[in-house]
Amino acid sequence: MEKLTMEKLVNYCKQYGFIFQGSEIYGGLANTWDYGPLGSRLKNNIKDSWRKRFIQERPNAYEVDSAILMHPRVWEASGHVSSFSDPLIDCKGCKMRHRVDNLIDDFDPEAKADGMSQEEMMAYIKEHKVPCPKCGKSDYTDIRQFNLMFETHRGVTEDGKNKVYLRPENAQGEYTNFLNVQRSMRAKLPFSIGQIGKAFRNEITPGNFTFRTIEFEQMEYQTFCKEGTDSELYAYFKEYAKKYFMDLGIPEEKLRYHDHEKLAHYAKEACDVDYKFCFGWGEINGTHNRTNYDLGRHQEYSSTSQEYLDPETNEKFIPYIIESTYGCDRMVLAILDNSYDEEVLENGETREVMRFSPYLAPYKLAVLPLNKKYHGEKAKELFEQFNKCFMTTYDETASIGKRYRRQDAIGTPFAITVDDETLNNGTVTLRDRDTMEQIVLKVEEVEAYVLSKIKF
RNA sequence: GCGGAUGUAGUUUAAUGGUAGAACCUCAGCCUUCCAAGCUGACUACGUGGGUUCGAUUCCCAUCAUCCGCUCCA
Repeated sequence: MEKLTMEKLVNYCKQYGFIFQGSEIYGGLANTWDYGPLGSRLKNNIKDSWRKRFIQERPNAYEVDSAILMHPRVWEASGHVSSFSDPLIDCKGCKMRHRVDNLIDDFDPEAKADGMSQEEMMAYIKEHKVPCPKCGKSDYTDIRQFNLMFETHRGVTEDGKNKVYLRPENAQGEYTNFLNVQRSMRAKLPFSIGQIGKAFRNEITPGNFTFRTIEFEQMEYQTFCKEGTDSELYAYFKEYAKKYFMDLGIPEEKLRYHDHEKLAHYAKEACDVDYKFCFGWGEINGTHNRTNYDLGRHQEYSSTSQEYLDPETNEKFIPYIIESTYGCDRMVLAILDNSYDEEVLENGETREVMRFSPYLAPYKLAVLPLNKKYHGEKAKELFEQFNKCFMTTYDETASIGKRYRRQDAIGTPFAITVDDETLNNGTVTLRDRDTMEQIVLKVEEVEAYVLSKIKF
């Protein structure tokens, strides 16, 4: 196959109903994308796989679904209000935009711009005539704060008092419910709280289709543990992330670890798993050792104890947290990227094939009447029957070969053809997308056959 | 946000200062029936808003969006 390009993938997604441009009929809204019928199925299957691996199969794991809007103090405690905003400045000479703190630090690493207020930074720049790295002039606009959190207002008046933020990460919803979950589930350390949900970041930078968007869905997993067991758990989740991706059909050579050199304000250890997209390596999972920073801060800001009482030692302490976050939209993109295939046939024609693992495929089975006039009625009957077990689709237009190709293109792993044999002795021909083999099965065997192939 | 490029059906494209032609796709009918057959039809487009002009898809401006590069990425 020719190298996959992003343009090709975007077109593919649009053509077959996986992903559309957001607000398309109004000319689009930058960096928003809508999932179509097949994209929603794929995304939900990915979420289900995560739920199965992380909530269902793991011991002491609980899912929550917390509110997107949280008390504004949450974001002060988390550090997002102060550190999630960038002070920006523009060079009047060359129009280059800079982060003021970086500008000062690059000029003099001893200056410690991190500790400066906005006024101090501006004064420093004027005093030392810090030059623009691009054009060398020192003529800047005023500093403007750019906060990556989306703001909105509750109540009728739009004043500062009523300001609330759309959450920039889900984690705080898990942290603030730590004791609620612990108590109601009678949980003992170590235990985990997972959540699937949307987060919002007011990013300026456009990015590679759905890879970087202003609204995105995260699948987060927070494991609460005792200090001292944290590094072992961190290593475990780092490894587990890669295994999970491989279970979904991503080959190991398209995955790599990327340890963070610059750590976030809360992290002791941090590592990404990157997937090799057609545009280059990109993060699809991040595992962080967040220590007891978050719960400690919430205890401080809320004046509510966040301590855990160890029933064996009667010790009270604030637990450590190991976070392993999966970008749901990025995983969808990675799966699409990884699954896209074009096959050149003997006659020179190409067959577009989406090689989803059967578990992830939007449709598991297609029911195709060989001739709609003679076999359509029976085929529709079987379609309704199988649709009760798993996502099934039905197609009666055009030739049988063309219908196979259509199913290939959307990644349906199995298709059964209803023909005279079905009417006479109850057998159907089942065709496999990947091997292109055809096997004859009795109608009553089809369900078990497909179910055995779509296990995860 | 800066610089560059682009914008005609779902996709690929043609032509034009007098409102657009095709192929593939899709749908319907006929015929056929196990890997994109054929025939006959049908549907669908000048990103948006201004300006110039008798008239703009075409020229100009703005805007929106996409792509590439820069910057950014707690």
